Amino acid sequence: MTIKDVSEKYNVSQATLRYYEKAGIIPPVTRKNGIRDYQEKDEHAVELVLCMRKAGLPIESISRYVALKQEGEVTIKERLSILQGEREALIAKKEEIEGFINRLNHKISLFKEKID
Amino acid sequence: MTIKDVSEKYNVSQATLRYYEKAGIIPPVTRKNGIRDYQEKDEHAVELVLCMRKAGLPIESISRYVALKQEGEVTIKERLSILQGEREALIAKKEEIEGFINRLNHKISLFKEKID
DNA sequence: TATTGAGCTGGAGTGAACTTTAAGGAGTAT
DNA sequence: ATACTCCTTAAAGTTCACTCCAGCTCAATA
Repeated sequence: MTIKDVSEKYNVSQATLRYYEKAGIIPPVTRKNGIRDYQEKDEHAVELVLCMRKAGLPIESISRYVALKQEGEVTIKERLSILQGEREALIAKKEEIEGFINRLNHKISLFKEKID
Repeated sequence: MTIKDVSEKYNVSQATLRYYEKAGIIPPVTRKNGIRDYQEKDEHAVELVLCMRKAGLPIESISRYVALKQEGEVTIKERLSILQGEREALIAKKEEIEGFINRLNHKISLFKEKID
């Protein structure tokens, strides 16, 4: 798969894909004659990173995690605690969003009353 | 209430409070001799904006909404549709976060197996 | 063979949301 | 008086996450 294909499949710019690789949040992509040729594992890495970014994780955290992963089994405990930390943060974030959704629902129903 | 009090109460810098006011995402704060003296309504506006920001709404959207509000009752329908749009966006965001939390839970349990 | 098109790199530029700095004014404690 | 702490502003600086650009290689096509 070329960078163009991946870009279209996941709806992300080619520049961003290169940037992610440079930033080390996806491991170096397989190449043929210097040109990126995304294998299944590369594609999977892209998909995971996009999911993480959409959830709001900063590049820096993802990069630290990917670096540890590259170091192998020795880093499993450290990675586990990172994942647990991220989970906590995400749960808090989710709760904030839920709080605001409720607030919005309340506001919206007040507005609707006014309009009738 | 001085800017310092508000800053400490809501754990946000004084600079940020001034910036929010300048950006128009909180209406002009009541002043005494040119110095901000937050009334209940001002404090409430701050609290709402912080909640919106934590939920990830951009300054620009909040500012458009606050501007409409200043214009009064005429803009109610427009504001309602903004709120509804924001709610949709937040629900989508919440789902993305939930998706990633599930993925994390799965990963975490796999890690724990490995460590045992 | 010339040119078109897709890919490559390093580096500069952008927009959002602060954050810091500089320069000053007012009120109070020593 | 003067030092301290608080407040004010405009403007410059910072960080993050891209985004764009110049200048290059390489392969296919008119």
